[in-house]
Amino acid sequence: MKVTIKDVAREANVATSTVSRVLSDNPRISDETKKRVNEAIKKLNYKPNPIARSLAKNETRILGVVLPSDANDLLANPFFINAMKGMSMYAQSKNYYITYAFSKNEENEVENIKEMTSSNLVDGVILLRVRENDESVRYLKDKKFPFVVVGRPEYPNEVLWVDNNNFQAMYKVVNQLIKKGHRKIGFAGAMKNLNMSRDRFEGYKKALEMNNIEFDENLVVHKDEFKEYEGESACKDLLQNKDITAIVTIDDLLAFGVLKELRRQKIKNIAVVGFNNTQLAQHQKPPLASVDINADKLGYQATKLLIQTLEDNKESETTHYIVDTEFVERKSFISNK
Amino acid sequence: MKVTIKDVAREANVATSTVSRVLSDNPRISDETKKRVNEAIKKLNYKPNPIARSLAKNETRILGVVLPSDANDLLANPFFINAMKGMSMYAQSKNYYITYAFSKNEENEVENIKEMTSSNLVDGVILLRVRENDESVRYLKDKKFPFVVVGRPEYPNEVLWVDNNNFQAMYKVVNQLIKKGHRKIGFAGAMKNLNMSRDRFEGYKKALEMNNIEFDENLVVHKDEFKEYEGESACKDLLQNKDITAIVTIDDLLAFGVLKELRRQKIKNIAVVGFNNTQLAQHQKPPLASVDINADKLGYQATKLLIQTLEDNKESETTHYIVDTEFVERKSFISNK
DNA sequence: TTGTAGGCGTTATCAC
DNA sequence: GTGATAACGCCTACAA
Repeated sequence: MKVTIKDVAREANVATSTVSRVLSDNPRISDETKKRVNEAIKKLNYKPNPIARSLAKNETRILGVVLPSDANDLLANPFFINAMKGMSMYAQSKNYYITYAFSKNEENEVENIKEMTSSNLVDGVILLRVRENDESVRYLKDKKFPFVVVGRPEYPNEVLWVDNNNFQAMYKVVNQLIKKGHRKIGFAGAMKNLNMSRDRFEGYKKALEMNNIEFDENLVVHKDEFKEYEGESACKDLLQNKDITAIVTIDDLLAFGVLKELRRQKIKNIAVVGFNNTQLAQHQKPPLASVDINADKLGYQATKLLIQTLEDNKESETTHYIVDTEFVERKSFISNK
Repeated sequence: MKVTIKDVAREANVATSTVSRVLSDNPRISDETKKRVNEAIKKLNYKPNPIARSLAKNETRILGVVLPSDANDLLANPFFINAMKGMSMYAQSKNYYITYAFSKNEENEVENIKEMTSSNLVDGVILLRVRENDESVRYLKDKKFPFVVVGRPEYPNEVLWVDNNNFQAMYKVVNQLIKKGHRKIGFAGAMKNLNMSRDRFEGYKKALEMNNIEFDENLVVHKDEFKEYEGESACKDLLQNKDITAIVTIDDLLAFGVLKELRRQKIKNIAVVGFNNTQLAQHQKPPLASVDINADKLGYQATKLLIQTLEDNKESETTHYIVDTEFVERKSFISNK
């Protein structure tokens, strides 16, 4: 009942190898038989069995995605779901499948990766987050298993990765604030040890420098976590500077906290900017301007990079890809006139 | 380099078939050799190749999930991501993999399903939504391909499905409102043709009936879509009833609209209840009480049902499973004293 | 250009 | 109990 390559061969009066060659577009095959085979394929509605093919070719065209243990955070913002969509889109266009594994905790995460890489089921792995000194990355690198990460890893030249230009994104935001007349711009960060955090901070500093505004340490606060209460606290700290007119943050949650504190103090003339353009941003009072990191593109490009290296036997030249950010201007982005 | 069953056989001085038997816990095998084989497995760190196994057994242990074309809606509420988590959890516990396909539009959705079911790559399919007269369901049913749907389908006895008890959920909500002193309770629905909508409406009516409150058509509004503006409009309609003290809706978006309209009219003494407990519910003014449908459990149980029927050759008795809802009480759930 | 035959790593069906 | 051996469906030398 299941139609196999043999059935096609019989129907077209050729050998199975010939059918196989037609399937793989082998050049040395006569148009005549090619046509006959294709007709037989159509007539029998034959579809090659990917499992058998995988076994013979030792490749599955399946990609594995391991969701970090702290995926709960991801549930709150659209990053994950958008990245997933992007990944699926590219994978589908190239006839790849994607399988996901949710990890319960950090330990379990590495376990999942070990399982995936040693299972012979996936050709490559996509990681949606990098930690510093990331055990998953180290493991995959050591094992020389094909993988790509979203976010800049520690050895950017030895690992495939895709990321935003966080430096530039923040640079632009601050630059625009300055153009709008702001001079005293506060910075609220957290998780200082993440590359991402550092880059955004550097972008902030550079923008000031390029506009001949002196960097002022009092206008900078680094908190521990991306939480709303940290934002509130940061806001209080920054308000010590009486003449402050804007606060940039490196995460929407921090920005939410800032807005909350400003509301409580009934301060309305300070501009606030967030990062990640989470769903709640537009529902803040006032609606929060935020930098969209284009998660779908991150997922798309990550998958593209991985599949390309999987298919080119030669080591591809490009080891990374930068995805544009997009500044979403909303009410909180007021000017200082 | 890759260690196969042959290596293990050689190491343990047995035939490959013996190793295979140990692997599958075949009873007629001596403890002695079983031990020897297991040692060899451990020593060589052997893992069976799932692809080869799939080919031989004609089953892949991979489940396919097709995301409906209107998945954009899903991005807004946590349903999809939670369901996905639930699916993964159960699948992983049973050593199954899950692969996802995003559909661009409705047509593409059926295409994806055809592709999946004819590809020999997945053993079963999970659908996260049912339409009325659902083409995907019909196709799968006709083809006798194993599948499960989240939501009650048209032929509940011929299809595996998992759903909430929408009738009961709404019944309870209305019952509680009545206990809180409400008598004039408005109903704001939409998408009347969905089973889900009808069930919730029936629950509403039943609760009134059981409490000897006469059903009043003027207190009922059915709109077309689950949109905020529909909620606003419904609210205006319902406010024609001057003595109304509560409004139940069958979706958070409708409820958001109701709250918006109430705010505009500065009405504060009307209770409002939503459905789905979306992320924005808690951020409404006032925070919206809502019924949580436990999407993760829906996903978990759907997967469980599917895998169980996949493994029991006998047709399993149970064709469906009901997942509890959970009423999340918030400020909008005021009493009428 | 096409066919033959062996192999991919398992499982299943026979024998013994 | 255990061991050969033939599938599973496809690909790929090697021949012809």
